[in-house]
Amino acid sequence: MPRRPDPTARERILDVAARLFAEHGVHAVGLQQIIDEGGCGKNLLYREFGSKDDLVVAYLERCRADWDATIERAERAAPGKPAAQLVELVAAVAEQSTSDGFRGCPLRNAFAEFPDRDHPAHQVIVGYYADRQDHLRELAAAAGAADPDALGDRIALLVDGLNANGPVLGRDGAVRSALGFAEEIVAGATRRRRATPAGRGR
Amino acid sequence: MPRRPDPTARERILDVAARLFAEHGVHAVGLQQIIDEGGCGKNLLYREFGSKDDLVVAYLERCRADWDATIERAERAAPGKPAAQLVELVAAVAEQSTSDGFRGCPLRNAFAEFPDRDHPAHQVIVGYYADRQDHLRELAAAAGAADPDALGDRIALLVDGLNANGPVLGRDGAVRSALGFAEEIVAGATRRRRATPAGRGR
DNA sequence: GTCTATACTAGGATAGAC
DNA sequence: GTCTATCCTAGTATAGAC
Repeated sequence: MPRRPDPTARERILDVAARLFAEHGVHAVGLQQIIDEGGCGKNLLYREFGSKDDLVVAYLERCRADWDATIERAERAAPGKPAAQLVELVAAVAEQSTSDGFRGCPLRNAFAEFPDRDHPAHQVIVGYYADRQDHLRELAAAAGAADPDALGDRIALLVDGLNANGPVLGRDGAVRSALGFAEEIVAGATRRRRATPAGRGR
Repeated sequence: MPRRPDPTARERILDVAARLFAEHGVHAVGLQQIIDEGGCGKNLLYREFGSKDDLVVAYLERCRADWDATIERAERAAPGKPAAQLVELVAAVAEQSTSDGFRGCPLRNAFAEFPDRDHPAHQVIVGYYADRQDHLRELAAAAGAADPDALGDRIALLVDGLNANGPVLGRDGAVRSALGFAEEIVAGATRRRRATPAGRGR
């Protein structure tokens, strides 16, 4: 009797792979290890992903989706208030950056492992950073910043700094001052230019 | 006739290893590759370093020394002016972060490859970050900052953010606003509390 | 004695055949 | 799932040039 294909197989494999990649790094994890821990056969893995590179790309795109979810949470936390959303984003990254077992932005960590510009993983990572930068600048513009690009860039520096510093030094590191820092930056950049409500400022 | 030992062997090997590690990542570079490119035998490499881990530690300590050199350049650029030195440090990192072939702080990149807390490479990296944080806070105190720890932390976030963002997005990324950002932060944190000269502000 | 170069072991990697 | 092919790794030991 033929066994039915398991529609959750791909997600299940990706769950295991993502956990291992995030914990140990991509190069350090072999496909055999993923197979051993995930209880799926080699055949199935290669049918779903074709190659390790494909699996890595799928992993990175999932990490990218995690950031999208963070953005949505910030929107729900401060609907219609882009300035507050920027602060929310920094707060979320600050919280995550020192959480147990977190080792930094998985995409930036993978960037360190895939320096080749032609590698698909590398391209996914650069695309993510470019999109994230664009979004932060747009959010800064919506917040009524005098110089939206500059505010977006500053928030990006904070986010990237937290992801780098938090996992290394923990809560006694640079993360301590991050939230107040973000509030100051946003307030300073949007002063006398209150957000959207009425078309006041300017 | 006995051949004289080459006192430069260790440095020569480390030169090659450092270049390859920085370019491709540590795990991605095999000892054979170092031997092939450096023109040294396997015997000599193992006599000088004992193991790949030892070589990696030596590489990381060299990177650490690079930061010390950056600090010294900042001191020479603005002797006796710790506030200006903080800005100099950010400027130096901003410049390096988008320079050709630079892939980010080698220590933070290696951190992504050595998550095991017991690994000697991991410990060197954490030690470096802790010392760097201490130094920045001390420099902020010498600059007369109202809250020296907060200023040191903010500069650290900038430096780490630049090292993460610069290599990915280049000069059109978050690096654009970094120098002005650093100047604002330092000025804001030391306002009405001018540096050492007279023992004025409290 | 000091070095380079090569052979070798034991293990793990990706990939694919069956 | 197993089994094979091919390759690469760290590390050791040996051979021979200088």
